[in-house]
Amino acid sequence: MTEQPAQTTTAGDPATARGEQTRQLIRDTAMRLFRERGYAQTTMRAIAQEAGVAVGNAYYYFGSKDHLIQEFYAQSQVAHRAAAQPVLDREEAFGARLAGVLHAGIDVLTPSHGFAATFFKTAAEPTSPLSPFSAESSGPRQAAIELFGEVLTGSTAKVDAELRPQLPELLWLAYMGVILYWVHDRSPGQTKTRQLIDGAVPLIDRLVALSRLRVLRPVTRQVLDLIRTLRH
Amino acid sequence: MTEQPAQTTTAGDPATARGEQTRQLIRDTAMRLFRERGYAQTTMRAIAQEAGVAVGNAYYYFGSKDHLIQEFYAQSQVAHRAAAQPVLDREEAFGARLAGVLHAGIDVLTPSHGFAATFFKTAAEPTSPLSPFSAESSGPRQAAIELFGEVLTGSTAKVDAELRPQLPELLWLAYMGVILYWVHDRSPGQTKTRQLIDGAVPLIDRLVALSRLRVLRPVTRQVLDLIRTLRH
DNA sequence: GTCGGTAGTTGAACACGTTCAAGAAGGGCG
DNA sequence: CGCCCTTCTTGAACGTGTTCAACTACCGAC
Repeated sequence: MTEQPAQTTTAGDPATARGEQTRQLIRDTAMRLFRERGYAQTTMRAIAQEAGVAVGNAYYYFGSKDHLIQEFYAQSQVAHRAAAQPVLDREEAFGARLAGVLHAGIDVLTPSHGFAATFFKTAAEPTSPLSPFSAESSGPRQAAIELFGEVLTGSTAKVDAELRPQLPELLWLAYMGVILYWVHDRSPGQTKTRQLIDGAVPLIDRLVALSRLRVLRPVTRQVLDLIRTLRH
Repeated sequence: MTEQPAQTTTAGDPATARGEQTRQLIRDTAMRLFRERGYAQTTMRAIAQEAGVAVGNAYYYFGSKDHLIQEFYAQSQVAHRAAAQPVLDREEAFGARLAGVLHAGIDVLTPSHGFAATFFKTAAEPTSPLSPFSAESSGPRQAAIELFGEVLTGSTAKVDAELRPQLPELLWLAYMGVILYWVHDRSPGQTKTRQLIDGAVPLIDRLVALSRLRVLRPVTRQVLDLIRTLRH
């Protein structure tokens, strides 16, 4: 329906499209209010009022309140990528790179803990376009998976040839698991999530290394076959 | 606030409490409409009308529309337990018992695939009392964990002594993972979920067996320490 | 410069979940 | 029977997300 008209404009830079200012204004206002009041407590009327536009105008740019969440995803993904860059430049060991990138992801999300939690409620619904597994999210998801590809590419780790192509997506999946834990993490400063990362990374590291052993080849293959079967 | 008054009644059988009939009527009507129309498409007004009561009356027994979901959980858990009984009576091998119980769980849920999916949206929200990790759900959760305890107790499997006390909860967690996959499973008849179970159970079986090996002791301990740390 | 069409904007209106003050029904006790 | 207290029931009213017919602002074409 009527969504993201800037992108359906015939040619031309979307940034200079007429409504682009309004679009950004509404988005930024929404993000601010989400942070200040939380998601549920922020009404569409409040967003519109604070942005100085009519309610219907917000719906011209964003199909629903939930669609504003996707905007949050996109922003977070970009911020994660940026925050991960120093780690990718600095570290060479697979474990250090992975831990760094995972920590960077949580770093970026930390200011939003509390209200981001409610987001993942919507994200968990399979029918929702906001699901990280959905087609609509494939853009940010691919970007995220690629980030974990870089974790691997730039590292000194030697990975089983069969495992390698699957690994970035598996690492992304592990990252989703970390986020799921983080969302439920009530420990002050989400310390437990940090412990989870620091505890799980060495295990993943060891597991990846073990995958090359001849003795474990059958298991590795069995796991990979299962994963291949389960992918859509 | 005003919830489940039958349980706050001073002594006496809740089943004979005055409003218990109405309570069940509303619950059953809601479940039927959920099945017929889906969760979002079923309005509280429709539930009330079909049950022949006022809207407010439904709220007297169930604090919110979401609370009706918890009713669905409870029913499903009981049905799962019943469906698992034959397997527990018949099978002795750990793998067969685990696979049977997991399949039984999906069997019970299958008729509700589609609308049950939207339920888990709410379940994923950490702040929601409907979260499988929440205190409010601890009853059904404990029952479910105990079911996996029986999978273990009645089996011939030899399990590492340190792992054993943690294992039922871990198996329950794996079951949650299966359900998460099932919810997103769009394959006809959710065949893929069945494949997931049949593929993952042998791996879990092997893993549990390996946990006793002296060589892997450090890893086992490392994993268990991490899990213990992460639990609340 | 005016005309026409698209992009952008408006706010009242709708359906929904939820609340609550008011009342009805039941039952124990004098 | 009359009284009181708890349990149960009612439906109008509120705030919310969302829709949509109407309107305005802009821009290229002639």
